[in-house]
Amino acid sequence: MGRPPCCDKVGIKKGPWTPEEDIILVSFIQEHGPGNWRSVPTSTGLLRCSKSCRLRWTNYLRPGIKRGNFTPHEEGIIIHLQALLGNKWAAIASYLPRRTDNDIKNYWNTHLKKKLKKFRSACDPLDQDSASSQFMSKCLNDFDNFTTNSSSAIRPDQASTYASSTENISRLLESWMRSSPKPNCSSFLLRENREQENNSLENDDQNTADSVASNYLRSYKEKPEQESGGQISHEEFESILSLESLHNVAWDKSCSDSAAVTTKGFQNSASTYEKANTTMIAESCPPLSVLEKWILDENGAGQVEDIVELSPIF
DNA sequence: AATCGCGTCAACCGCCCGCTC
DNA sequence: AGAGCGGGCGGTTGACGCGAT
Repeated sequence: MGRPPCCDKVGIKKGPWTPEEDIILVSFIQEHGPGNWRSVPTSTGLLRCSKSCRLRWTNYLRPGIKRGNFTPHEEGIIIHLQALLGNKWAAIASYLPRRTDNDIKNYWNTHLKKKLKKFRSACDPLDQDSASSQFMSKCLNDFDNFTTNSSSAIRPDQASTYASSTENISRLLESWMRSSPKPNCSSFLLRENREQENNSLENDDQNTADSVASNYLRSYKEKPEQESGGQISHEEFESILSLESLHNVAWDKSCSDSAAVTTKGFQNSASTYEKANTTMIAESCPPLSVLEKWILDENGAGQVEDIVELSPIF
């Protein structure tokens, strides 16, 4: 038996939110801050359940949210992480700070799943050289082009008139938050993180996908899981992501011994990664509240996408 | 012009987890 | 220790819009 509903359903309004309701909710959050959702309906008089209020805020009204028009860069990150983490949309969203888990989930279900399927079926399953890194690199290049050139991007005219009014509310909130005290150290911490990531990426950039894979496998063999205490470094994580991308595209096609080794290596790494998942996400992605503040930081504004650097394959 | 089919996405539902008492 | 509660998450639904017929 599941837990009872979060609220008495009698007299609770459902369905799309009106601009008036949004304004009430935003005004309340301006005054009290997000949280304590249980008290929101009673305090505001909104005929909505607390969950509905929280969802509306986190998915639509929260300042800094980017909607629609996923870039190939973002698509790459989503495909990358979905293959690695599965349908952990919240975890994936933590790598795309301006996107909500709901948005990513929807985009995956309506666009990327199909696109990936189409791409995979376009790969020749009879190619005997399919397990070679050359083939995998080709696949990745092809997919990159495929993604970039695909005509399935969201049409700008799909934005509803109400969406723009939501945007206006967000802008109002941004102004409000700009007048709030600036974070004292978040920008520094984030830039330090970025610098570390860039260093690791610069190294990887000098390698082909092939040597990244073989280097990782070598280091993986040299450092068994028990020695590392089940934890993996940031560099290893980057390598896993690289390997995983190779794996993701060519998984069904791997038939040689080398591919089997690569595959096994990845599976072991992925299971190690799974253990360290929470830590890694926490390390590379600061808490959302910090990100939000950083987004609204004058110096940080407009650089949000740079927070998450993509692995060299993308 | 009317109808149908499909794609999109906002919102809901039910379960889970962690915190508090 | 365990019950209750709030919040978070992933899966699903259904309204809506648009193009095809």
